[in-house]
Order: sequence, then structure tokens, then C-alpha cells
Amino acid sequence: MTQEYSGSGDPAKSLELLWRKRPQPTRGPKPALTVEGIVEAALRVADTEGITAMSMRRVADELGSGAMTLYRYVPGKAELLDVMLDTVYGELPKRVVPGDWRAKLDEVARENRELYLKHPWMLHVAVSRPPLGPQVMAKYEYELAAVEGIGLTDVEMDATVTLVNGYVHGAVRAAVEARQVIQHSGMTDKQWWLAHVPHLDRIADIDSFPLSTRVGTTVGQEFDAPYDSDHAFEYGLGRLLDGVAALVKDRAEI
Amino acid sequence: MTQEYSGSGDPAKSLELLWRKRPQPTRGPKPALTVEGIVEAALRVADTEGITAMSMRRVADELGSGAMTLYRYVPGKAELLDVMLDTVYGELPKRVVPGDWRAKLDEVARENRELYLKHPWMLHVAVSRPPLGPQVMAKYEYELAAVEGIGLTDVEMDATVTLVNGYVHGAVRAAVEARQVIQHSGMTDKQWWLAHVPHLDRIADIDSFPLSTRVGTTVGQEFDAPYDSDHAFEYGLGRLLDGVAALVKDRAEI
DNA sequence: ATCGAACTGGGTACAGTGTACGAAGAATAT
DNA sequence: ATATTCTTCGTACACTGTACCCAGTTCGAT
Repeated sequence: MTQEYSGSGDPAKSLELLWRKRPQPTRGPKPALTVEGIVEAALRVADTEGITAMSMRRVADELGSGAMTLYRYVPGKAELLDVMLDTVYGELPKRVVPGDWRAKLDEVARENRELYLKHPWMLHVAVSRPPLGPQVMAKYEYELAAVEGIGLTDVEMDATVTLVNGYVHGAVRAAVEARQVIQHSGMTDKQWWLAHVPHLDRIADIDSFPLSTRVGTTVGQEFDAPYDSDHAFEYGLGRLLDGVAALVKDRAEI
Repeated sequence: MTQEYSGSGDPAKSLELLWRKRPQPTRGPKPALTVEGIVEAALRVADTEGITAMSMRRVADELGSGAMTLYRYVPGKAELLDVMLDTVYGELPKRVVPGDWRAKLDEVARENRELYLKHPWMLHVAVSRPPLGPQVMAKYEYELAAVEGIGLTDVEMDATVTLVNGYVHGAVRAAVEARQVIQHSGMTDKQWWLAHVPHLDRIADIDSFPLSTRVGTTVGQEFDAPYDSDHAFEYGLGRLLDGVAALVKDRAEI
């Protein structure tokens, strides 16, 4: 399995770590490492080798120290992931684009998509309770600003940015999975499909699935792959924003 | 990490396993187990103890046999997960509801949601290339039927059911994470929030985040939790189907 | 009836994982 | 000079998937 859990330890410790407000001691030897250095090394490993490779030992190796040394700087792996997340959220450009709410929400979606594509390991970190670090807070503030003052209630504003974020997460997850499975298996989708079809013809009764056969064939021809991620992203985002537009129009009319 | 990868071994072996077309040998001792029994045991473990607990040793224990014995019946853990997936897809009622495409797509979304809630481990199995078993095929056929004959192209039909499935996956994943994190941490969202706010006030400069503060407070009061999953699901599904409706209307007019 | 081939069950081993514990040494306050 | 505090990090534990191998069982052919 590949689901990491975001930190759930002592809130005070976690927040002090995220905001770099940890009291530094006067006595004892000077620390050889820094939280920043550890996070940097962890990001390097996660970005290039994936989240499964990012073990405490691997990060320690990267820094030339022992695995247990890291525990002097972060309470555990979950909290390290929290800081990693908050750090990469700082990479979001948070551009304020001209235009209405739709242009802004569109920008939010695309910026998040870029970030996920750059750091695919983010997709596998559960953030039901987000790490309340400075970058996470700035991100939420920026995203709410996109839908502020267009007639939605506070609850609808929150639901809308949550919806967009959830959509992007899902869409990119599918796209990244597709990309990774190609590397993992050494086969493109088309090759995979061609390797399965003859066996499926032999084993299954494909006459029972007329729609699947017709649509699957068309989609395969059209996109040279069963799943085209760019197309899927654009289509889904378009539908989603259309749906939000309907609500906004509704609120404006009443 | 908690991402299991769906099988990527020999297509012939995988398909024969999924469709139960494996040639049974005549010589040698009669097998003590069956694929069905192993899948049943694995589902029992995954449903009750989660996907992380579902190890080959744990499943073997459940059956009173050695871990390596399972490898006589399934090529590996990935393929076992494939069969588990195909099996639970068989639980989908696949009701043909009266009404237009929207009623049918709505039903598709709700059936999938129920299934995910019943088997949350499904959310952590990567299915970029779905196991082409009988139940997966039947599911795809049923879902395409919901949007057949309403003026969409084959490609749009596929994109639409993919979009709905992706949406439900994301929405339920968020809801299940929220549920699990309560059990995992022993705190409700409100308790978690109340444990963090005083520290956040002390450490962060909350004046920099006026929208977050206002909206966060309102949402907290309204739903007694930062994240209400039922509300989010209904809101998102509504927006999504509105968006599809706009496309359907467009196609009808041209 | 005998015997080899084919098959099954499952023990052991390997290279990993997060992290609790504790030993050994270094820097500072007194 | 010494006590206190803080550092690094080796060892150990309970896990993981599964490769490899051996012993035992059953059947087909002779």
C-alpha cells in the first residue's frame, strides 16, 4: 500500500515545526542538520524516486547521517511529510489573473495540476486534516479569494474550492497512475490493450458487451490510448465550472 | 505508503484467473484451497481490518495455511487484488432506473459511492488499467448505457462515465479519510480543530488570512465539522451533472 | 504393482519498513 | 572541574512480499 498518513501527534509540536518556531536549546553540541536540509533531502528523494523510496533511512543516507538522527529534528515520518507538503505548496505561483471568478478558478485548478505533476507523491499523502502551516494557509486564502464576492455563501465558497481541489486531485491521480504504469510495466496503453484483447476474445464472451466494445474501440482509435489525460482534464474541468456557473447564475437571479 | 498496484504480470494468466478458466491439473494432490475461498478470506480481512492489514500471511492465517500456499492459486498479491476488485464490483445492483440520462448517471454515482463506503480499501488500489474481469466489464457496459442515445459521441460517453467515476472516487476518498482519521486519532474534527486553534493563534499571524478565518468559522458552525462529506458529495454531484447537462443541451441544439 | 512425473503445502531466508531504547560523547552553566 | 543537557546513531523488534527449495501426495503409464 502507498497511503501515507499526515501527522496526528502533538498539535503544539507540529505547528511549531511547521512555522519554524521551535525553541532552540543553548546547551549541548551544535546540531549537524537543519529541518530545512532534511526536508530538502526528503523532497529530492520523493520527487526522483517516488514516495515508496522515501524512507527515513534513505533520507538519512542522502544526508550522510544515521536514520535515528532525523528523529532529533522531526517527531516522526508523518510530521516530516507535513512539512514537505507545506513546503511544496509554497511553489504555487498564486497568480491573480484578470477576469471573473471562472478565470480565477480555472487558474487555481491549473496551478494545482502543475504542482501535482511536479510532485506526484503528494497524491498519496492523505490530507483530510491539512497541516496548518504558512503555505497551506496562504493557499486556502488565495483560493477563497477566487470565489469571494460573487454571491455565494461562505459554505458554498468552501464547498466550491474543495470541489475544484478534489477534482484536480482525482484527475491528476488518474493521469499520473497512467504515466507510472507505463514505466512500471514497460508497455504503453496500446501495447497493453493489444496484449490483452486476443486473450479476452478467447476467454470472454464479448458479444455480451456491445457498448463497451464499440466505445472502447472508438476511444482507442481517437486517442491512441484508452485514456487521454489532457482531454479528460479539460473536459471534466469544463463541466465542473459549467456546474458552478449555474449555481452562481441562480444566486444572482434570486 | 498505501498504494497497491493492480496486477501487471502475464495477461493470459491474469485473465484466466479473473474468468476462472484456469486449466485444472489431473495429477498431484487435490488442492486444499480454492481461489474463491482465498478471495473471500482476503475480502474479510480487507473489509474489517483495512488494506494495510491484508498481507499474504494474514490471509493465509485466516485460512489456516502457510503464506506460500497462496502462491499456488494466485500469481502474487497484485493479482489477488485484481480478483478482489472484480468480485466486489459484482455487488453493484446496476439498477435500471426510469427517467432520463441524468437519473441514470445519478444512480451510477450513488451505487459506486455505496460500494466504496462498504469496501474502503478499494480507494487505495490503483486501477489505471482495470482488471478485465467479468464484473468490471459488466460495470462499464451498465455505465455506458446510462449515456447512450442522448447525442454524445462515443468519446464523450467514455469521458462522461470516467468523469463521474473519478468524481465519486475522489469524494468518497475524502469522506473515508475523514472517517478514518477520527478513529485513528481518537478525535473528532471539532476536537482536532479546538486543539489546534489556540496554538495557531499563538504561533501564526491570523490577520494575514481574513477570508480563511471568516469562512472557516462559518463552515465550522454550520456543519459542526470542517468537512461535511454528505453535503460535499451532493453539492459536487449536482454541479457535475449540471455541467454534463449543458453539454447534452449543446449537442441537441446543433 | 511399480515408478517417475506432476503437483501441493509450506519452512526458511532476504532485503526492506518505522521507530523505541539506550549507550557514548560533546558542549555549556555553574 | 563537574553536572546537566543535548547530540549522534547502533541495535533490536515486529512487520512486509516472495524466491527458493524440499518433503509428501496423487495419477498415468508401464
